[in-house]
Amino acid sequence: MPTLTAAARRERERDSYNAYLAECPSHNLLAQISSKWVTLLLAALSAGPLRYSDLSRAIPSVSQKMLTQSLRTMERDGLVVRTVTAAVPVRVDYELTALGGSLVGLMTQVKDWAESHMDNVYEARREYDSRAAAEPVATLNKRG
Amino acid sequence: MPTLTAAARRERERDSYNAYLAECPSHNLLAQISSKWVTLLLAALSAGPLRYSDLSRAIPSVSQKMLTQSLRTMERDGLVVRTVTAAVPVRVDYELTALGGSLVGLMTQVKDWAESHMDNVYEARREYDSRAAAEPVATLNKRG
DNA sequence: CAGAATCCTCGGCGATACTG
DNA sequence: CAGTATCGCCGAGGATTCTG
Repeated sequence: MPTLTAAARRERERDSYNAYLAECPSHNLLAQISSKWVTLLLAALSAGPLRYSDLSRAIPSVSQKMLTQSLRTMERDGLVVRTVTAAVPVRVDYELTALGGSLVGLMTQVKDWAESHMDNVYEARREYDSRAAAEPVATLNKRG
Repeated sequence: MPTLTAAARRERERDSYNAYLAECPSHNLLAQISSKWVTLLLAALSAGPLRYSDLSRAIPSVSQKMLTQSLRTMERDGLVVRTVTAAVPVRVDYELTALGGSLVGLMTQVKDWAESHMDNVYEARREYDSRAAAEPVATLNKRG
């Protein structure tokens, strides 16, 4: 028996690593903004302010729960502003802040990258899949 | 009762929307690359090729399962190449492809954005939280 | 209209054990 | 060393219902 099992070592190392992650703001924030709904909402709002129901209609696949939840965190992070107009039916508008606007620009770049490299990815996948299908069971036994 | 309940409408609209999402390559790919482990692996491999055990040590928090799983999808998507050297203990190296390299560049930009805007986000959060704490229970009853 | 609250499901992910 | 296979937890998120 070694001084430390692999699992034990990983466990101990993870402790310090988690501490690092908790401290690491960029990684934290990155996880937030890479959320599916945040991405879609950012895109939807890039054209201009929208009401709650507008957003719901613009992104039909989102549930009320996730719509509200996502908008709340985005508001909390200063990506959108929420404006309540006290009318007979209450009216709430959501609008990108300058901060949100700058993020949209970046997300657009990522989107562009994805679009311009989709062919490569799909080609790679087809190739990978066909190779995997043609391969015998015991891969490691093959000699090149 | 209207011709369609809100839920029913959403359900129908989601059908067409899901079809759109399934067709939408960039969104699909975006979800992939925004994975926590993919991000970390991309960063780890940006410095150069690494072995499986190297990666495991570089990212202690990742389990074998997720490490293997993430590397497989990245390989399938053409982001990394997997090189098996048939030695006495088998040796496997992972290396970024040109495609993976270009993605690293973009992720770095996102990371930079996150870092340079963390102050704004944190400030927004503090403000939001303090406002929320100071707020009375029935928000909507307040008259401006 | 714009949510809040509740219940429940599904799958991502970690832990563990085994293999060539 | 570099995985594969299996089990089980937990939390993200959908469906539903209620409110100001």
